[in-house]
Amino acid sequence: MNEHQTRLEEVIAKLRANGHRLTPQRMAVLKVLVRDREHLNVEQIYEHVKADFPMTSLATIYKTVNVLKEMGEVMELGFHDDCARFDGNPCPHPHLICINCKKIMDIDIDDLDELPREVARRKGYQIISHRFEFYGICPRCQETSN
Amino acid sequence: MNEHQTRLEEVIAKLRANGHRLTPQRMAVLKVLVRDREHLNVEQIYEHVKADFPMTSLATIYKTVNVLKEMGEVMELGFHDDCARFDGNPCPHPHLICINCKKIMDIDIDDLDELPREVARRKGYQIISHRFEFYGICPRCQETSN
DNA sequence: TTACTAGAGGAAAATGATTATCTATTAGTA
DNA sequence: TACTAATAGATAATCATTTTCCTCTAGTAA
Ligand SMILES: [Mn+2]
Ligand SMILES: [Mn+2]
Ligand SMILES: [Zn+2]
Ligand SMILES: [Zn+2]
Repeated sequence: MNEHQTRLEEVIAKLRANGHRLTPQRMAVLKVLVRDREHLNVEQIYEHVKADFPMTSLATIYKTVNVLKEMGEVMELGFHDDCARFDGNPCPHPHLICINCKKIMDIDIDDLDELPREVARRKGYQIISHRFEFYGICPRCQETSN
Repeated sequence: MNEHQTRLEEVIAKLRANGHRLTPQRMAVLKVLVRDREHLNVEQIYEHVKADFPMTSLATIYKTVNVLKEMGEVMELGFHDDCARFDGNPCPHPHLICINCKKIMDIDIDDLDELPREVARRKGYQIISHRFEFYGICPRCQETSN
């Protein structure tokens, strides 16, 4: 469960190194995003943080998430038909998304790491990152629709 | 240049079959999206259409693009850090995106069609579609930044 | 411990892309 | 040619996100 405790501490250290502060609200955001590795939108993060700090403002979540994004410690996911989701793992990795319940999960797929290099070579682009996303209906939602 | 003329006519037929009308403004949108296969945002489509029909309203472009999207004849691209882009080819296919000039181009990559089936089998998901997108800096933008 | 100060929080207004509304117009059909 | 439902255009509304502005506090150093 505290599988990503180490990275949590790294991000905290980097925050301080960049002249930022570790407030209780920020700590709560970091816990849910970086340590627990959920793929949540701002509203959902807000609910988590409010459980501990009821006075929290939604703007604070937005500001915190943007600070983390600018530091490259969090990545933004999701498309235009839904609001933005955030991932505490900023390294590009494939996702599996249920279009019904909107759940986003990580998946492992071998042999994808070579693709960016291959594209860079063929097209002359300097590849910075990539996205591989699969959209479908999860097993639970398939049952429900019967 | 009129490589996709046939599909343009198919989309027109489908529009009519669904009880929609082919207006001059819609025809202009179809030409730039379906026939010319550009990856444009609403504002850019608007500029194209206004060249022929100066009184066109931006809302008309949004409505047309949404009709086409609901019919499954156009797909929406792009992420939260930019406004939506539209692709006249609704079949999932990989894209190469310059994060500097925002140009989006189609690329051919073999052996990607099996991936969705593989994921479906392993995870029990019913896969509907997918996205493969590579982000980088195009050759032209690499030169400019020297 | 205390004091200092730049960074952060909270509340609310502003923004910007997208959607909805409301008539007047018109494409498609008989 | 006439009819009618769909569409265009103009504009208001919506909604996620950003900005503003002022107060508060985390981190630091005396
Ligand atoms: Mn992830
Ligand atoms: Mn394309
Ligand atoms: Zn589901
Ligand atoms: Zn470029």
